[in-house]
Amino acid sequence: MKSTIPDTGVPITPPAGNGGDRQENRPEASLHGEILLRLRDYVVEGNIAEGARVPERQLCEMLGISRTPLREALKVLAAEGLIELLPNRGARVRQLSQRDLEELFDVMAGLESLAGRLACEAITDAEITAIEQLHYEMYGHYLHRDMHGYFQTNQRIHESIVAAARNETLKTAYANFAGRIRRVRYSANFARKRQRWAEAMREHEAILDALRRRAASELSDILFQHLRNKRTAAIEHLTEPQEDAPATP
Amino acid sequence: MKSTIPDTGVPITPPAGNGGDRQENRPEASLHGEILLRLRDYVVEGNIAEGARVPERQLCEMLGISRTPLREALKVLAAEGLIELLPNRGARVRQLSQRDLEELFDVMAGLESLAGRLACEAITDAEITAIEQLHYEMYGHYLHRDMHGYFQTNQRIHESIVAAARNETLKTAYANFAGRIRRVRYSANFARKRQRWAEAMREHEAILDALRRRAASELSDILFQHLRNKRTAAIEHLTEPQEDAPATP
DNA sequence: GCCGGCTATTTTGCATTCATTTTTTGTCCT
DNA sequence: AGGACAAAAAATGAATGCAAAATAGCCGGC
Repeated sequence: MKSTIPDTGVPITPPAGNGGDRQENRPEASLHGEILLRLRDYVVEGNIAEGARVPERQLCEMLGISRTPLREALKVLAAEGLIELLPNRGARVRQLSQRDLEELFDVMAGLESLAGRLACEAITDAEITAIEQLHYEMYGHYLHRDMHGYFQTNQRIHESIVAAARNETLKTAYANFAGRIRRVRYSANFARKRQRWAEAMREHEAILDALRRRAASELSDILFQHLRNKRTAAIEHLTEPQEDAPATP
Repeated sequence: MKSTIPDTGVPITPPAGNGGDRQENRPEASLHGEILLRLRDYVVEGNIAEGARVPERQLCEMLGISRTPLREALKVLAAEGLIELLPNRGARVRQLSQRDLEELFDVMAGLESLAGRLACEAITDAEITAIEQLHYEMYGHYLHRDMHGYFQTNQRIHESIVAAARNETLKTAYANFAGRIRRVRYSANFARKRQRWAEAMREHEAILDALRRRAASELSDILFQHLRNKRTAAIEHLTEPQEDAPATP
C-alpha cells in the first residue's frame, strides 16, 4: 500500500517550534463549519426524506451561501455516513437498510459496552449518584407512561456513562453513530411494547448495580445485551410498526 | 436542538421512485475522491511530520490539481481525525498526545472486543481454521524473531476477527481508527520487549481458544485486555524509546 | 542589540466562472 | 400513440479570481 503522490524530493518538515501552539477550536468560526453544523442538525432531525436528492442549488439559496463551502460540508457529512454522494448525481440522504440499522445498533452496543468498562475504572461516587438520580427520574416516567420523558432521561443516562469513560475519542465516535440512528428514532419511536419496557427497566437496574460494584466485565456484558435487546425491539418495530401504548396527551 | 436553517416552506421529498436505484460506488471516480485516497495514504504512511503545516499551494502542485478538490479532501481527512484544520491557518497533521493515543487504543480495544463478540455468533469453522493457520505462521515469526513478519501476520489475524464479525459498519470504523494509529506505528515499532512478546503469544492462544468455543463474553474480555496490554507497551515505548531485540538481519 | 509596531507578501476562505455529465424535453419515426 | 433519438436545460465537478486574514519582512525606537 504505497502512496502514489509524486515525491518532489522535498521532505515536509514542521516549522521547528510548534509545541505549545494555541489551538483555537471553534468550528463555527468559518462558514463551512457553520454550514456543517446546521446541515448536520437539519439532516439528523429528519427534515429531508430518506433517499431524497438534495440539489446543491436549492441548499445554497436556503443557506444563502455559494456552492463551495456547501460542497465541503457535504463531503464531511458523507464521510460521517449521514449522506452519500453519487458521482455526478448529487447528494442523497443515506438510506439505511434494516441490515445497516442492525449493524449500527451493534456498533453502538460495542461502544457503550466499552464505555461501561472504562467508566468502572474512572467513575466517581458522585457521578454514580447522579446516574442513580436519573434512574429514579426515569422510573417515574416509566410509572407515568411518559414515553418522551423516559427516552430523554434514558438517553441522558447512557450519555452519562459515556462521559464517565473519560475518553473524548469514544465520546465523539458515540455521538457520530448516535446521530446516524437518531434520524430513524425521530420518525419511529420503537420499544413501545410494555413488556420490553419493563425488561429495559430491569436491565437498567442491573447496569447500576454493576456500576456501583465497578464490575467492568460484567457491566460490559450487561450493556451489550441491553443494547442488543433494544436493537431487536427496534427492528421488530420497523417490521410491524404498530403496538399498544397510546401517545401521551 | 432545533435546526437553524431557514424554512423555505418547500418540503424536500424524494423523487417518488428510488427504491432499486443503482449505486455506483467508486470513490476514485471523481478527482476529489482520488485525491482523498492518495492524501490519506500519504498522511497515514507518515510522509508528513506531525504538526507540520501543509500549505495548500504546495500540495496542489504536488498533486497537479487545483485547490478546490484538495480542500474538499482536507475537510474529509479532518473529519476522520487524521489532520486538523486551524481557521485561517491551514491544515496540520494531527498531533497525537499521549492521552490521545491511550484513548485511541482503548477505542480500538472496544471495537475488537465487539468484533470478537459478534464473530462468535457468525464465524465458520473454515474461518477459524484460517485464523489458526495465521496463528501458527505468526508463531513461526515469533520463533525467528521476525518482528516485521510477526506484526504483519498479527494484523491479519485481528483483521480476520473483524471480518468474521460480519459488520461492515464496524469494519469501516475499525479501519478508520487503525489508520490514525498506524501513523505512529510507522515511526515507532513498539512492543519489542521480549517478555511482552511472549505474553502476547499466550494471549493469542487464549483468543483462539475462546473463539473455538464461541465463548462471546470471554473472548470479548480477552480481546479487550490484549489490546489494553498492547496499549501499555506502546505508551511505555514512547516514554522510554529503546529496548532490547536487535533489528532483523 | 533587541523589541515592538508597521507594511508587504503570502495564504486562506469564499464566490464566481468554465467544462462535463446528467437529466429533461421535444421531435421524429415506426 | 409509443418509443427512440437528439438537442436543450440543468446540475455537478473543477479551476480561477477576489477579499480578508495571517505571516514575514522591515524599519524605527529603546
